[in-house]
Amino acid sequence: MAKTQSDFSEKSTAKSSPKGVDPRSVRNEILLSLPAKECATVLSELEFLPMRAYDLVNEMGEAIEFCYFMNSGMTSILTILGDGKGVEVGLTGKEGFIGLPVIVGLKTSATRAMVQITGSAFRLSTTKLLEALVKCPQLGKRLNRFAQELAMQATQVAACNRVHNVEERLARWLLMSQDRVGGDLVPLTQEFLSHMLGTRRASVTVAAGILQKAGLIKYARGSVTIADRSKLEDAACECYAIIKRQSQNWRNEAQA
Amino acid sequence: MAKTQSDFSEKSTAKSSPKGVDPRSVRNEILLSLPAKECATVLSELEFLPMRAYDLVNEMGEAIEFCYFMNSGMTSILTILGDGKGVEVGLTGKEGFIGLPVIVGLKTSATRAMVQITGSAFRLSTTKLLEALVKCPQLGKRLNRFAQELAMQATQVAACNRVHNVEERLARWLLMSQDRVGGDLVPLTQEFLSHMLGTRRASVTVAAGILQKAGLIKYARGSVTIADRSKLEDAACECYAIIKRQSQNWRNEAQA
DNA sequence: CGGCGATTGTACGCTATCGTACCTGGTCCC
DNA sequence: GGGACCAGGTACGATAGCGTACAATCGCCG
Repeated sequence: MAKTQSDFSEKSTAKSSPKGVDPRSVRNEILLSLPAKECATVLSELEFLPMRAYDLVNEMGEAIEFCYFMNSGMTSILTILGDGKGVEVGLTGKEGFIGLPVIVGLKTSATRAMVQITGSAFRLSTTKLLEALVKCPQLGKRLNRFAQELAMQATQVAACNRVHNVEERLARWLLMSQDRVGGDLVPLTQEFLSHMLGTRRASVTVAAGILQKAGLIKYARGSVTIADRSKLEDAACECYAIIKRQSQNWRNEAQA
Repeated sequence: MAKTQSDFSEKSTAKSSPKGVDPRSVRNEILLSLPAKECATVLSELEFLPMRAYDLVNEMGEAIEFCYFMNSGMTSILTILGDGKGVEVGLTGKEGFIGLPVIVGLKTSATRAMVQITGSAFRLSTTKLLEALVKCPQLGKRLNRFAQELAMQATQVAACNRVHNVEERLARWLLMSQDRVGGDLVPLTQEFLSHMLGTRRASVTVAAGILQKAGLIKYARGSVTIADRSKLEDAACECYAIIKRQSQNWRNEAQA
């Protein structure tokens, strides 16, 4: 039973260093993949920022002021419907970036982005990002590539939401979270999970109960522990494997 | 009751002109939005191609050989699940492009693209497109922007699939189709519609029956006629309006 | 004109999920 | 130690959609 946010050595850098970032504290995979020169350019503009669970990063339909390179923790991408209900359509950890529309010259976010699991990010203003993009062609490419990866996730989730039941979707969600959190403990209440899955809290309770009885997970007030990962993969719908495989394929195919 | 594919003057150009395209036949909005010089570069490599309903353009997980600028008609983007069932996650007409992953250096398609309504497109090989992108920065920007628009559609559909009923989704789908087809007649069987909505054919029949009794549409073997568009908008879920509004906003925001 | 395939209409029992409500058992704080 | 509160468990009737099957209708082709 590992700790949740296992690695917080980054905290040593600063609480919220004003500008410029120690390269050693960077875990974000987009930043890490950049050529040294571009990376340096971007890092000099970044600002370290803790991200606490339930923080609202972007709101659907509103202007994007800051862009975030996730460094740890996890953020959900949600669509909000008229009655205020949100449905999760994607989620991202340190492989990701929040604020995609701005990289193609758009100003408003089409989704809500909300921190699910406490962690941290590096952020910069939209203006600064646009300036940096002029100087950093590779950064543009990586960001657009990530946009496609997130879109792929959303398309798979769209189908999944249509045809798979709560239990399968819950299992998928837990696996995707674990991949991003890096421990075997996911600190979320069932109430919150129900919003992610777009279902009732009671349905989550039942589904979680089944998974728990089968020994795949353990539920304790406000957190799930994954007890048997491989069986959980069997219990999840195919969507988990499809998303993971396509991500992997794309990572191999990616050229320059 | 207008004809379906109302405008086929493009057919006059050629059946499948070998290379190079008469600018007057271009209806694709991405091509039309390009600066004259870039546009000329791209046009010289394009090949006109009729797109017949049920043509498979890309297959999920397979390599993308050709990229398509849609010129008329309509193409669906689908995710295919293990049992072979497809669920539509987006659709595009002359505003769109098929083959997005290649523009960021990826080779395989994460979705199936299938022609829904007969029309035409301009295509070029992946290699040629990548060459053109080097010379045409604006083209890259427009394509990435379209990628975000399609992703936005998919995220909204993901939520919609989770919470809205067949009748609402059917109405939404018909409206989105009409926007792209440009007549008031959508030539599709209920069987096919059921695949788009990820539901049973029988459910479509019932939902269509309700809409028909209310005078919003008329169903005849293999085609729907939209009889009362504004009432149909009331019958559709909010997702139609949300997608349309966000598209519109982004179109206004788009800078250079 | 008659038959046949394709398309649409309808029915039946079944299941997952819904909305809602109420109860139990931790945990925290005074 | 005793509320207050929050997270989780459970229950109940209602309902939308499922899988399946079969009947009705249309259009086309021989």
